[in-house]
Amino acid sequence: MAGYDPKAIEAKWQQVWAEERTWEVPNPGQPGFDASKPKSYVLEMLPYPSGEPHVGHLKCYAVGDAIAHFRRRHGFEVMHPMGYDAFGLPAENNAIKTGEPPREATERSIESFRRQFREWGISIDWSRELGTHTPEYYRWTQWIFLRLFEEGLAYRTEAPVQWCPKDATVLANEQVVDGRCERCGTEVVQRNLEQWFFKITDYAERLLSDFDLLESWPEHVITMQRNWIGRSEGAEVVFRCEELDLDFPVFTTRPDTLFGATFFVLAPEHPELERLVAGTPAEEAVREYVNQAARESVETRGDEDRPKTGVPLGRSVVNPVNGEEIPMFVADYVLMEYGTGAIMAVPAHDSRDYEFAKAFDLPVRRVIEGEDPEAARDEEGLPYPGDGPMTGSGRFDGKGNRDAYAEIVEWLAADERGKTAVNYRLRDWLVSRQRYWGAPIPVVYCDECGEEGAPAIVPVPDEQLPVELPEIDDYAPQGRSPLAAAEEWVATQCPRCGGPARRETDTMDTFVDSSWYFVRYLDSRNSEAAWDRSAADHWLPVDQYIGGVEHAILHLMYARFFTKALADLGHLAVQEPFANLFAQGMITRDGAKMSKSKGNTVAPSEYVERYGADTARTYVCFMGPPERGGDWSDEGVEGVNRFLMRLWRLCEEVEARAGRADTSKTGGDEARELLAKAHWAIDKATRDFERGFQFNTVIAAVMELVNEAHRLKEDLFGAPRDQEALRFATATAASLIFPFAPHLAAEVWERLNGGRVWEQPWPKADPELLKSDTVTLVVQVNGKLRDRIEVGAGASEEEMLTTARESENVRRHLDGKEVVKEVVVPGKLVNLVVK
RNA sequence: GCCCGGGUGGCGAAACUGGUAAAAGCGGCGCCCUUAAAAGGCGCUGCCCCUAACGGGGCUUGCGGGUUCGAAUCCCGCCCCGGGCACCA
Repeated sequence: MAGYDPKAIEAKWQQVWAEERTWEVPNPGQPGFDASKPKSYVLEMLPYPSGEPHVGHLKCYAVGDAIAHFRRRHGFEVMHPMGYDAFGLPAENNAIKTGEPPREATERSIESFRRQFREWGISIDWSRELGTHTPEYYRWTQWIFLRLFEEGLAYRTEAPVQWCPKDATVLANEQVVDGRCERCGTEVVQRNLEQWFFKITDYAERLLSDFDLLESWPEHVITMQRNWIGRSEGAEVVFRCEELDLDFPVFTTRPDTLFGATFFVLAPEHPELERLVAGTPAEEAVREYVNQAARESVETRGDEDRPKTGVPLGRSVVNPVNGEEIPMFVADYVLMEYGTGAIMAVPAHDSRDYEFAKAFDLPVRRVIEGEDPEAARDEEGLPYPGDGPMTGSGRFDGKGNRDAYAEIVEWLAADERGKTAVNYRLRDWLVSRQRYWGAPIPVVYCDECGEEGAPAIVPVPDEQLPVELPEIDDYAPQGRSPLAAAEEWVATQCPRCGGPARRETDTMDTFVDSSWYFVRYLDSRNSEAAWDRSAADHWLPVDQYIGGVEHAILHLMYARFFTKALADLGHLAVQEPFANLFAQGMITRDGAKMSKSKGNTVAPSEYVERYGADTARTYVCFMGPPERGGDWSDEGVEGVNRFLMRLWRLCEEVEARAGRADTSKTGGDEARELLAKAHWAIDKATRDFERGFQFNTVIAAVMELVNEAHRLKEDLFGAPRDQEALRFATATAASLIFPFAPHLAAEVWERLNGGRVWEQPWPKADPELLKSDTVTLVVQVNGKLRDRIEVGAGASEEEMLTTARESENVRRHLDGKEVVKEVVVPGKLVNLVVK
């Protein structure tokens, strides 16, 4: 016998799949398209190609591939494509360091990913492969940008942005972690710059409400997104600075406390600050404070325990509810990013305002009484955030604050001093990057077409796309985009007037590239359009999306936003891109997250080389429930490898002894026993697969089947009918393990049954064989286990009770006591309650 | 502080709607095969106690209560670990 040789088996089947293009599927209207077949779009998040794939990739694609195979064998036409999220910082940082063009390093990495995906035997439709860094792809990323621009969903504005001094680039708030650059760890500073934004906030409400359209997403991912959007209801109220004729709207969730406002605070980044203090005695102090606040990291500013600081502006605004003038301050506890960047301060009912009032000796005015009217009228118990009757609030006195809430807003709205408002924590998506390795933003700046010295923003016409990324020599960002150095490229013609114009030198955030790739797969060779509607309409939405939970917020939210915007523009028919989401857990090594700096990374190629892809894939699916993380263990890999070898050996033995049975023998009970085990395994594997992809127990069931076959095999080689049972059990084990170990399974199936296992329908359990003649009767006394007795499966309650009472051990525990209650669970259990 | 997960043998885990806690795997121990090793096979393996043995008893799912004939599972309170967010007006 040959022994299990994964190298040979895996090469053989990979070649078959490549030559026959087994996993390619046609679009509607293409040859071979079968409209009667239900479709299923199974998609794993596309990899970012940097270096080599790691075990996280292996897990993601092993899990996705198992699902794809399972669906195919249930009669679905499965779309299962692959691509590369190829723009991004690491390749560019590498270029800055080594001078190697990002394209070359990226292509090299893609080659490695591609080769390994093939070596893992992942069932991919390679005809649809894409890379987001190719002009054929980013041409359409630019096309989408222009559509958003036309709709006013892409806009340019000066904004205070987080600036990473090391990368010399702007960071989205989402990319700042603890006041530091998410990627390089440098402390972030504030800067004002012209930036491109996508207006995702226009979609805040729909991003919330359309959770209802999803079939199945993990609840905790939905919750995280909901918190991220951060919807809160309240009112917008206008405070007016009469001296300067300026209106300051504020957002408040507590309009009921308006009469308690005793001062007014602006964020240090507030755009009107300059005007408010210019030429006044406060100017110097305010400027100094603002500069200091800007220097301070978000981290220190965020520390709640530190004392409140601020500077009076020497100006005042009018409280619209009572006409009172209240003083203005600048203070860093007010954030420009939330609400309007200005607040009315109600020290009596907000702890932060209270602390500030104490520090600056400002009046504190109670306008809501506490539950205890005695203690609650004076300053005791302040700040008081709770409910109670209104006081010191004019016509609203005596009313419950909750009732007054709406009335006050209505009253203000009547003469346009305020209105109900909804505020979101979600901010617009900053998409421009002062970086080389990304898709160029397809606009030019033309002075001729502009007015008042400001150049016009002129979109590049569709027929001139793509705006190709030029070759450059120096990738380092020196305060401006590296693209600015490509002067010949920057200098262009205005598409509108034909005069001289300059190209935009910023590129797009890579999250833009990955916000629509799942649509491009459906028509990735189309050079006339981003996609054909019939293809998109047929395949979308993605039926099963698989990826790491670390993308729970950003990527998933951006892709949802793109889908909605493109649907509104008439380019897509669906509102949600991903009907079902599976968030897989992270693989750790020695309990810690793998990272190159810790030196605890695990390269899949090493294990594929030593044990074969089937072992590596099956192991990552067997480690534990895939949605949870797991700790990589070399011993565990060997255990799985032993199991696959046992299956292989079983196959070889069945083959070798086939036909050598004594035909005069009729066979014994073991055949039925093994068949029952096989059908049990089919049933268990199928149910666990469907119940949230519990692959660990699916594989455990197949292990049990293989063990049982080995245990019974010597008794089964004798008679032809028994041999048939053994063959069936072995082939069934192969069939069930196929989604995880496709090469071995294909080989075993072919040897035992002929043909191709992936063309077989998923096996069905025979209900007759799932039944058992006897059941184990569990006998308890006072809920404690006292005996187990085999009884006939159809035993009546009477019979169960009689049998239970006959047990010697049970009698011992009943001795001298009175049975006060008998609990009988048919076919399972008897509990005798005694006193 | 808030939000989301999680806590079960030596380890990662299993237990479908409340009904035998610990399936399958790893590790460990013992044995068989072998000149030997590897591979393979067989058996044992939660903790404590009684028994020469057969057998039997007690305890055990982070901790403390509760509901129930019966709780890993349901309810209340608490502790610990991981992840996310945080002066959000």
